[in-house]
Amino acid sequence: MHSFTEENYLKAIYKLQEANGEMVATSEVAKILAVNAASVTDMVKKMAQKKLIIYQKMKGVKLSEKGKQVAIGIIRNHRLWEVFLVDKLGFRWDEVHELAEQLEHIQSETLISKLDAYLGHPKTDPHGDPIPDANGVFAKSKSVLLSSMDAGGHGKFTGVSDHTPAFLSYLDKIGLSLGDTIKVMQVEEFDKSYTLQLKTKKEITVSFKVANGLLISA
Amino acid sequence: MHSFTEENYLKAIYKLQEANGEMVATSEVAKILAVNAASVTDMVKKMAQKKLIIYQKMKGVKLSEKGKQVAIGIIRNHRLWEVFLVDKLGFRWDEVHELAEQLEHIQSETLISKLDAYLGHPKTDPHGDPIPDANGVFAKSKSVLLSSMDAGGHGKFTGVSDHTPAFLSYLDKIGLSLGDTIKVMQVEEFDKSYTLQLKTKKEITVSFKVANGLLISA
DNA sequence: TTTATTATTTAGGTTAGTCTAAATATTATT
DNA sequence: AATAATATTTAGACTAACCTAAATAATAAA
Ligand SMILES: [Mn+2]
Ligand SMILES: [Mn+2]
Ligand SMILES: [Mn+2]
Ligand SMILES: [Mn+2]
Repeated sequence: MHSFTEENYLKAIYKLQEANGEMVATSEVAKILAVNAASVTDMVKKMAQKKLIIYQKMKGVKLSEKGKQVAIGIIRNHRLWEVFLVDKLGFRWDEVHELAEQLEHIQSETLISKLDAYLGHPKTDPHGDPIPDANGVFAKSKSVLLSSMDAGGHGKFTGVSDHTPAFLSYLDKIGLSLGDTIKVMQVEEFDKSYTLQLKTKKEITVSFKVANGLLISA
Repeated sequence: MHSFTEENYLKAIYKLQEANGEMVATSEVAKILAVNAASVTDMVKKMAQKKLIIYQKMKGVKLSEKGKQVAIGIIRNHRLWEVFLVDKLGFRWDEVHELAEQLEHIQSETLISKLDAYLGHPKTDPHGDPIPDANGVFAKSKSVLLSSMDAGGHGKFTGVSDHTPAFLSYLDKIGLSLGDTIKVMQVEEFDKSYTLQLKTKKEITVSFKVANGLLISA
């Protein structure tokens, strides 16, 4: 149907427009896909002709409704495969992203629907990111960055805003896992480091950089 | 590492040279891959430069040792994914080939090794075809076509030589499954049809065309 | 052994996706 | 408002993988 390249453009534009609003600059897309800005201009013109995106010269691009649905489909594939890799094959959460980048492009409605059922219709992937349903609908979740919380606040660690393997394996190392209940004991004035109490009563202190990568839900 | 296209060329050449011996004609490759013979000549020249195959103008091609290992690797991937699709996701054996054609190109040693372990290190795929081990070694099996057997012969149905969905689903329809024990009761002189007795004592008659698609082991 | 048929290669061309360098437009600075 | 800096697009080229048509080689038939 669509080439891997087209799908990757759609995904990149989707992520940018979710994060930074409406129109996305071609240079932003270029940065994500690690290609030259001139290549993006070229490519988006072709994709605009296919009605996958709307392109306005010198203003940027945004997804058409069709393009958006395709993008969400790829994200659904990606996250379901990540669940498979972690839950069934025993990969760690910091190892699965690159593999899912390949698997997300496998074309088959029935495969994805059977995989979804096999995994027990998971609502989130191994990083806490929501998995859209077959109709492209996300279950909205309202979480906040730990770095925005004050002493006394509490909640459950349900996602990360930093998806780098380095960050994820660091969380493993300090024994912080998705689903853990945490309470903010202290926010250090000096360096904005956070001291947390886990359900096990154990206390850990994390830097601001870490606090800024953790998503907490009520 | 190698493009999907290169991998498909290697697989096609591998299969042809297994079936028809040493040198493979470019036109044979063209037929399998559904491309023009001129395109094959073009492509094999490039692949010869990469030392994946040996090409002799006007004589044909054969795989280099390196090319052979790559080809066997793809076949291993293909068959393991087929097992996954049937055993874990519940696909029928006549539905999985095209999907495996996509999945076989996913690049990751660890993925395949984990998948292999997850599936219990299967020795054969859903069609009875042997799965090479991680070193590219096939477990040799010596089976014969039912169509070469005489009345009184017996054995176990362990594979198919015809992999078409039409044939496979026909076998489902007449209730013949991989692993079934069969005994040749009669070979009809007139049309070479075979009457078989199954372990359940039930007798079925199959045409020569069907007998020619079934592999029987002692 | 010529001649016809068939297989294979060469030549020239196309499309997708990329690049670099140059041109143009936008935004920021003086 | 003029100039400098930055972003974006255009122009021209490249590679991978394909195609068609023409040329050549191998094989089969007369
Ligand atoms: Mn991911
Ligand atoms: Mn994820
Ligand atoms: Mn197959
Ligand atoms: Mn098979």
